[in-house]
Amino acid sequence: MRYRVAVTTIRDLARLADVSVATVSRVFNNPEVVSQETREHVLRVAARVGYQPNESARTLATKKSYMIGLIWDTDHRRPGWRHPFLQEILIGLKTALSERGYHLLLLATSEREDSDKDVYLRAVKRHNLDGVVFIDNGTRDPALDVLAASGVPCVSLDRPVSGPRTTYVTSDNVGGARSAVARLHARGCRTIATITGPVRTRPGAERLDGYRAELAALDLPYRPELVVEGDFYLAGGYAGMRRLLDLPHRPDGVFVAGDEMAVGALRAITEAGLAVPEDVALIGFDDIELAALVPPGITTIAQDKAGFGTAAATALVEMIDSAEDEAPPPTVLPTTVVLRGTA
Amino acid sequence: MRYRVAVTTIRDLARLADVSVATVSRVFNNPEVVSQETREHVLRVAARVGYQPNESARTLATKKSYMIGLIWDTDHRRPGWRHPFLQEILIGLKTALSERGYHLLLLATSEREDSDKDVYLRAVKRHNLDGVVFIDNGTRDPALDVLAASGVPCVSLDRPVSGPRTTYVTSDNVGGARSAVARLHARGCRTIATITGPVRTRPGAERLDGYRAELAALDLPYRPELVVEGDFYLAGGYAGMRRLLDLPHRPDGVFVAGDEMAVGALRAITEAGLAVPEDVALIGFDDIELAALVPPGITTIAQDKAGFGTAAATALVEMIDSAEDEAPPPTVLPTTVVLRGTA
DNA sequence: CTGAAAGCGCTTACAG
DNA sequence: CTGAAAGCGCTTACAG
Repeated sequence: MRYRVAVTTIRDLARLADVSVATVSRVFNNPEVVSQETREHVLRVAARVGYQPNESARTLATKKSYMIGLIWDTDHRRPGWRHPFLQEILIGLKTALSERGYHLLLLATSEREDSDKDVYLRAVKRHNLDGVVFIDNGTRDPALDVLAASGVPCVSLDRPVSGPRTTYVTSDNVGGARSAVARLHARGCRTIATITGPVRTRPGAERLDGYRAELAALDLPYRPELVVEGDFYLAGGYAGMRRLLDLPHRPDGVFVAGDEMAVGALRAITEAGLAVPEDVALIGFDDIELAALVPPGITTIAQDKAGFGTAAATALVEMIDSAEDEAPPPTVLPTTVVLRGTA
Repeated sequence: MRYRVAVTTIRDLARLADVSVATVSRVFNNPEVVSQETREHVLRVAARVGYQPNESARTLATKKSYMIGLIWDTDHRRPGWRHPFLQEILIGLKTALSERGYHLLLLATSEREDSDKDVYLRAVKRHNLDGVVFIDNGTRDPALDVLAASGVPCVSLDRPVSGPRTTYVTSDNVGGARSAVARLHARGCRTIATITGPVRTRPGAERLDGYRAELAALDLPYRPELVVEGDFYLAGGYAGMRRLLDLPHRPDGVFVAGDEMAVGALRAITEAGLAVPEDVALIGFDDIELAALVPPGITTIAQDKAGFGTAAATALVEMIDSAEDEAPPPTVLPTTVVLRGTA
């Protein structure tokens, strides 16, 4: 006993209610199978003594823990990595999962070696996790593929993975990027540049695709010098914008593939003595809190942040509850354009 | 069997290694008690078959789960509540806890009723949690007091709680506020105002205390009209600053008790056509990411964000490992002043 | 509708 | 140093 709280076991409760432990168990797991009278009686006694089934014992017996592992690699290979809206995702996940009776276990896997191909799978087995959600950190992690291949229900955020019971949720990056370019064009921009995310990341690559697609749709030429690769951070946006401003024929509109980079880009423009949006219009991506706070407000493509959590929870529970080895199709969340001061 | 992964039990391993299950168990929990030869042999076989002890069974047998509950009430009574640096705290906690062998379980307690005085305690019992960390959300939650009183090891962030095995970690809010006022004074400000946090919150009240203390130390009069209460959000900072600017004798320096409010205050000053820091100097609190990003950069009192996680983990594990009913003293993290453009 | 019993995968006195 | 056995708190066929 580690704390002073009296802990009532199913055996205690059975004795107090004068029934067998099997009956008590049924009252909680299969209520329809026990007579109304005994059921109510047991429930009453249970409430009086504050009975709580021990989840470890339950998990041991059923192989189901009602716990979902959250893989969110905070310091492996990329110490400074920050998710643009982790808090929103966590809230969405936690809420949606708890409505379905699941808890979230933050898997601490920081001190592992690179060669360790099944850290995650091991953790899943050890803790009898029912499923896993994986938050992409932009690095290729072989341990994730091992997990996905294992048949453990698994949903990934912003990073396609394949496996018998694996799916992912992502924003409509292509569509979002297209509407950004379209908006820039509609307000008169004719030389539209982009500062991309790292193109090895999925969102980075897709937003660039969208940029090109919309250019084509608008009959605007694609000019490689108008495309500079950023890093999703402020510094990359700043540096990227500097390069664009140095061009002999500078752009009058820029689609910046992330809001934090957009803040950097904005700063570069201002420092160059140019006006936003008059000289250069700017549209970001994400709609992080910061976007609304930086004057004059960054026009941006908003992602459905809470939607990530809800969609992930739904897909996960669907796979967990299904006997089949089949995964729901990827969820693609729509984006919306939020007009503010920069475009 | 919920997934296709072969799961080796201690029994399987014992058979394969040709020893008893007791010996296998000892190899993992009490290695020094088994002969080197058998130990190495068992370890070798274990590695070959990828043996993983089942944590649920282990918890059932030992009453120790190596899981810490995280109480972070996201939507109870205050839907829009956001922590200024939750992500940093989570990273710090997760890292420090994992070094000590613990995992973090996000307790989902959203759909409870107000009258439910022991949601947390129940969750702790159900899941055999070894301890709990509680992130303050500014509301008084009776369920927390019940938990603290129960004897479950418990550390609270930024909110004093008392109980046999309870402590808390907080920043030196008084000291931080004092150094802010001192800095303002040092750069020449003589009419120093403050925009406080909600004074019913601990950090709000303490930072106001610090403001008053430093005023007194500097022999500056305390003038109630120079104190306006904010809400820790941008809007409160903006509104508070508007009121201060309307004063017949407006302040030349303002200590704003949170960075997000400081951004709002900065905006109000700019809109009024005044210059920062020339007309009004500004110092915030927290050092959130935003503070560095908003031109000209907000001078602020930085909190040791990672320190919260580390200190909480240390205190928690200390209480868990101790047989006594005694809690380590509260941790008060030092603050540092970060000079940027506003003061 | 209900109970007795086996089993989930571990740990830990108790003997030897 | 090692093994046989009881026990942790549940669930779930199997009988009745």
